[in-house]
Amino acid sequence: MPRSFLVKKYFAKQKPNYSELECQNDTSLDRYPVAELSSGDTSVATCFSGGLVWDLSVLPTLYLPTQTEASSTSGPLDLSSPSSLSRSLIRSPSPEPVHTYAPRQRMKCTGVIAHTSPPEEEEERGAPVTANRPAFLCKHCPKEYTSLGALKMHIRSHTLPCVCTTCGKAFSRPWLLRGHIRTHTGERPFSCTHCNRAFADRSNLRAHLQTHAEVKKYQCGVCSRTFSRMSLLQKHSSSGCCSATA
DNA sequence: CTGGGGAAGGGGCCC
DNA sequence: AGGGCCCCTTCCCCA
Repeated sequence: MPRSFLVKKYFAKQKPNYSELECQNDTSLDRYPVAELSSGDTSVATCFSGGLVWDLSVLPTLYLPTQTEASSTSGPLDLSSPSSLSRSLIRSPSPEPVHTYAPRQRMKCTGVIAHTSPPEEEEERGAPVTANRPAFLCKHCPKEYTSLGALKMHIRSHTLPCVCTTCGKAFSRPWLLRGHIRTHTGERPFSCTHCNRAFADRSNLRAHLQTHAEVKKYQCGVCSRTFSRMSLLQKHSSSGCCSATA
């Protein structure tokens, strides 16, 4: 579903501008210099994600530096270096990067009441958030947040206040609902410049663009085969060629 | 079985 | 503080 259907001023942000995917041709595909990585790290399945190197060997568990990473963790972040890129994948400031790769849970329950606790209580409970920050706990799931806003955002995933008037399906956020509505209207504002195929979701377009790339951004570290999606690489890694990994 | 598309969820950042 | 938007990721289904 289009999470970015409200296309507006992406150019005003400093984030990666994926609107280029829609207005440029091959340039967007040049962002994934997988070949540079192909033979470097043969012990793990690695892949690029928009300039980041993903080490699939750690996906199911904890993030641990690979050999090449461990040897360079003290230096400044060099975006041209695969090992540094790999480090850069830890984009979350969370002290528990394990959550970065935890399978997402689709929570489908209702009637949740937000529950927060003062810092003192968290310390008594040994809350793993941080020593100096309060934890805002969701009463109906084990999640906890360091800000009330984040908790409220999360609570919406329980209450699902945004309801589709067409089919009655409920969503946590308005833009999720709007994206869902597109499944009813058939609107597809994101077009592929290579094949004119259109998508309702920018992320899906982005994934689609990978299918046009000669060298896809998710690469097996063992056989150097590349995949358009991480899920495909994971399948590949877990069943077949890369049995030695992950 | 594999690759790809559709749909959806969530956290983070910015306004 | 809340909403909007972005990106990433995952699951499901189909060719």
